[in-house]
Amino acid sequence: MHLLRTHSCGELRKEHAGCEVSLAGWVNRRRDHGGLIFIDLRDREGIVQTVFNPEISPSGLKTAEEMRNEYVVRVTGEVALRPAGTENSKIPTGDIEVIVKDTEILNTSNTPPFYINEEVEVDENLRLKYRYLDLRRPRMKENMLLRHRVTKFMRDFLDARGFIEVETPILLKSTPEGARDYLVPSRVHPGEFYALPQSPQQLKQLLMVAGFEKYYQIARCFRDEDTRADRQPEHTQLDIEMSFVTQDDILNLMEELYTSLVETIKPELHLVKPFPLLTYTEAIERYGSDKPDLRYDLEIADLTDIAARTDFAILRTAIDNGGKVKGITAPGCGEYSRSQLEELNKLVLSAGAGGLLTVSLGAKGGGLDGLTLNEVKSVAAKFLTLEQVKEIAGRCRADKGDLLLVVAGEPDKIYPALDILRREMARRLKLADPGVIAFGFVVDFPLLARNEETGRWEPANNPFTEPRDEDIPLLDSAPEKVFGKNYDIVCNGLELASGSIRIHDAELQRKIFRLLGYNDKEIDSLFGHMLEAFDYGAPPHGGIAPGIDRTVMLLAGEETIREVIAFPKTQSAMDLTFEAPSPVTEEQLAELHIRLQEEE
RNA sequence: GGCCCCGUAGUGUAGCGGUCUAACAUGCCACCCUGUCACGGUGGAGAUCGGGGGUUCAAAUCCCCCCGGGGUCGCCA
Repeated sequence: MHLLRTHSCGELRKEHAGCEVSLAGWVNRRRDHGGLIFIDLRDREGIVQTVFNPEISPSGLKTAEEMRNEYVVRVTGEVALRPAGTENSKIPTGDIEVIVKDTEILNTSNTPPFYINEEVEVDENLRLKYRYLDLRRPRMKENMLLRHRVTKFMRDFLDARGFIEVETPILLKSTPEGARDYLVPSRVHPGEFYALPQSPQQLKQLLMVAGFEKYYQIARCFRDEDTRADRQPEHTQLDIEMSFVTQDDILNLMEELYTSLVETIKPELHLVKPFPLLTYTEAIERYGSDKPDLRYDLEIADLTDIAARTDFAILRTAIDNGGKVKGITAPGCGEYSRSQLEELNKLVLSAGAGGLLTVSLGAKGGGLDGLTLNEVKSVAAKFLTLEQVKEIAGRCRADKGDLLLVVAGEPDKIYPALDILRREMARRLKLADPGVIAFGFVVDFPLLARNEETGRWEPANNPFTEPRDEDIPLLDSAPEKVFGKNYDIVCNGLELASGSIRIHDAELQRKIFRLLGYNDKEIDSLFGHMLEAFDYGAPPHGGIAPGIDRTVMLLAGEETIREVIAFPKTQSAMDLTFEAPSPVTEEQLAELHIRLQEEE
């Protein structure tokens, strides 16, 4: 099978000493001592030192003189223990070397545009243009191997529990979902388009109607929206759907999956078990976010009642207008400078809140009891009694030397600001331990949200989510009070997975669609296939879909999912290796019945 | 679309009004070198400082516009 090689470079160890081997790989580095040349030969499994000695092979040395970095070469020789004192403990193959008897350059290489054999930050554009070289670098290679192990683990895990993998179409139908669709024009049907799936949501539900009971798929999902560090035009999710399950069944399955995944693949990461479970309302009230980073506390304290008793007009006005007063503690930041405080204020303003009230609790030491009003630095200071300051500090679990960050106003405005403050302070104070991976469940989301612009109800998660049984009567009277049977997995401040128990009753589903503003004709043309399917014995079912890219990113300790995707796109949705997207020929357009419009 | 950050030899950085004829490291090329492993030594090539305009006696450096990239808000059911 392997005509060019008998072993991989990285697998050779002491036990191979004396073996005659053939290796093939890339020149990682050449060390030319004149009469003696060392070539570090690299393949996917690792690096091994090969030695070219004129006393063994004069022609081999001559060939080695021609070799340069990234040349592809084959060597044949004998594995030998390195001379005493020349072992290299830094590499796994460092006890041995290969004494080359015969060699051959299989292919030359241009000098790479960036270092492949060193870990240096390189401009990402350049890396993406030459992604095939970037992927040779150890970090990227490890990320791709990790990704493989993760998906392999997931497949094995689900297979062992009776799930079957089913492939679903990439060319399908545009339906009014949350995101913009990627459209593919039809040649056969002039003027009609396929849409790439934003997720296999409807398909997996139809597979439940089909009776597969437990389905999964490593599924590619497409959304034509702006990218982020954790968002790409196409991403991969572990798409899961099960029949005859409750929310707890799915959450338990996920906890087991992620716990065993981390313990098997990244045992060095500290995992918090069991996963904490928060309701959506709790998550917002405690962390200001429905995807809180649970690696640190910095919880939000409600100060509304205390603030209402003060003489500080700004806070009292906010409360009189139906607002709340909330704060978090920045530990040890009591001596922040005016400009540092102003930076935080700008963050709060950018988040849409009215402004930030800071209360500095002096210098460290002495405890709250020793605090004097003189030490308290705040524009609110003269409106507060010492007792009130202490009460506020106590509520925020703050100590002397800390900084209180207080925001007042409508909940919609202040929670995003508190969320930003919380994450910013955690970043500054390095509160998020990179050795910790903190999962959590968030449950009981509102089913619907009012779109401010259109005034229409929109699904907070997706239109197929089943309302909580007890809330169904509210659908007619008070839709905003209806909670859904949906749940997220959060991890280190990311939304890692989202799922729900689905509606399996055609009438209830039709009711939801009507509530979302569709008339019956629209419902039938857009979702008729789903409603009809539900009338043929749809089992109760539910599912979830964890993001694979985000999972691997977290396990790899990377900051963006681009680092764990082989060929990712830039922020402007381009593939720099292929320079896609690109224009097509007039003939191609004509075949698709498409005429381009001049941009103004 | 808004806000913020970045753009200097192949790569990574320094320089932030004049001493810049742009520095350093590495890579590259040539020569020397038989135990290195980020080998070492000597020499050399390599940048109109993202593009355009302006201010100034003088611009990599200050200002404006544009381009490219990234982060974030909007957006992402």
